[in-house]
Amino acid sequence: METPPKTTPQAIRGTQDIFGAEAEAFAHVVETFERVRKLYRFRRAEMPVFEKTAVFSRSLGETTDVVSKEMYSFEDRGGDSLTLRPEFTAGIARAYLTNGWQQHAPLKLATHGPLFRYERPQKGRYRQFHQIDTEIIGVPEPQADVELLVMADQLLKELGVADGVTLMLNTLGDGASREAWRAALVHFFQAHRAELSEDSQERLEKNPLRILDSKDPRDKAFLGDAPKIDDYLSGEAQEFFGKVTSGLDAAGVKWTRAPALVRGLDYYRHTAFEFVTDRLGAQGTVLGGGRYDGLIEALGGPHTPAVGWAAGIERLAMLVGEVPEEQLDIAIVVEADGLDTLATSISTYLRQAGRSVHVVAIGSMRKRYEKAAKFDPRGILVITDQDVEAGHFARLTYKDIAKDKMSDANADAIMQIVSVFYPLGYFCDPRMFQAGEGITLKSHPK
RNA sequence: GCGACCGUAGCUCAGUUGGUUAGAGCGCCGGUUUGUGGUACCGGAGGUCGUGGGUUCAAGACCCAUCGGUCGCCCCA
Repeated sequence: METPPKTTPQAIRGTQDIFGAEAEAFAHVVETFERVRKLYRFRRAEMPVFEKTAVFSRSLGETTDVVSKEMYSFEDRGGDSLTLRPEFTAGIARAYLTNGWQQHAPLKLATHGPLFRYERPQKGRYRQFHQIDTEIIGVPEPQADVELLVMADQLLKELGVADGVTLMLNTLGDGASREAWRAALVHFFQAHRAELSEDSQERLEKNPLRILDSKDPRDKAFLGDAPKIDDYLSGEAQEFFGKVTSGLDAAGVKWTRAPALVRGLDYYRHTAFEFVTDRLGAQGTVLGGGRYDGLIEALGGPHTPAVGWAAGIERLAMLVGEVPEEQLDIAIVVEADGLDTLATSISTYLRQAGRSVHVVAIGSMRKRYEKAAKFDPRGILVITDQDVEAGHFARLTYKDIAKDKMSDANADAIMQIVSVFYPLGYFCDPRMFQAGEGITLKSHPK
C-alpha cells in the first residue's frame, strides 16, 4: 500500500491565483473592455483554448520564438499534435475560415481569455496570461486601422491609464516593401556581423528586423545608419500610412513615429503599433498589434486583409492599480438562532431590490458584531428576538454607520423591508420606527 | 535558455561573528472590559526554519544540489 504524500501539490510555475483587490482590477479591465467594445460594435467571439499545432506554426512563422520554443504542445490520445493557444489571432483566423464567417465580412470581433507561453516568469509576464483582443477582418482600407487604434486609445483613457502610456506607430509597408527593407537590413548588418551581439547575430538569421529594437550597446552603435523603412516604402504603402496618421489626428489620438518598431510575429504588414509604458519594468508593451494581410492566406484561405491588436489584462490591471471592492450596503446581524428564516426573507428581499447584503449568523454575539463591522457596511441591520412570549416577535434595528446612529434617512429602506413582511406573516407599528427605536415585528395570525 | 537576489508561524517580517525549550505584529480561537458593540487588556492554538545532502562538538544561520519566488537578459501583451 502506498503512503499518500502529505504535501500539497503546488500551482504550476508562472500561473497565478488572484484574489481581492487584484482580482477586482482584473475584472475592471475586462468590464471596461466589454463596454468600449460595444461602443464600437465589435462582436463577441469565443474560440477554443487549444488548436492543432499547425494553426500557430503556419501563421506565426516557424522561426519565431513563440513557435520555436514557447508553445505548450502535446500529443493527445489520438496522436494529434495540439497546442495551447499562445495568442489569439491565429485561432480567430482559423475560426473565420472553418465556420464560413466570410459571410459576415467585414467582421469586427472582440474576445478575451487565457493564453499560454512557456517563458521564464517575470513582472508582467506569466505562463498563463490573459489578453483582451480585437480584430477587423476583411477590410483592406486604412480606416480599419484607425478605428482599432482609436478604440484602443479610448479604452486606455477609460481605464485611466492613458497618461502613462504612449502610442508608438510604424509601418512595415506592403509585402514587397517589407521584403526589400528586410533584404537591405540583412545586407547592412551582415557587413558588421562580427561586431554585433550574440543575440543579434542569431537574429540576423531568424528575424533581422528585431535587431532594430535591441538594447545591447554593441548593436545600438549601428542602428543609426541602418536602412530605414521609409526609403523602401512603395507609393501605395506611403499613402496607406498617411491615411492612418491623418485618421488618428482627426480622432485626437496622440502618436509617436517609431521607425524601428517591428513586431515579433511574421504575419504583420503595413501598420504596426505598440502602446508602451515605463511603469512596468521590463515589460513595456501594454497593447500591441498591426495589420496582417497575409495571415489568412497562410492558413489556406483566400486573400483576406485584416488588422487587430491585443492587450495584456495583467499589465493593464497593474497600471490601473487598486480597485477596491464596492462597499457593502447592509450587514445583517442575526442575534438569535431561531430567526434564521426571517433573516433569509429579509436578505432575499433586499438583494432582489438591488442592495448588497452579508448575513452574519454564526459565532459568539461579540464576534457577529465584530464581523459585521469589519465588512465595512453602510448600515447594520440587527434582528433580535425581543419580548418573546410565544416566540412570535422579532425586533429590527438599523444603524447607519456614517451617522453612527439610528437613522431616519433610511426610513424608506426599512419601510420597504417592512412592507414585504406582512405577506410573510409579520407586521409592525411604524410609529416605533419614527421614534428612532427600531421596529418590532409581530407575527400576525394570517 | 542565461544572470542576480530571495525562501523562518495563515500573512508581513526579526532572528547579532553558527551555540540553551525559534520571536514580534496582524489574523484566528477563548475570556475580561467598554452602556447598541470595528476599542483596550489577558490567555490560547499554530513553525520538523522550502526540500535533500554535506561541513561542524553544534546550523534557521556556512557549502552543494533541487524546487519555488522576485527582478533583469531574451521574448512578448
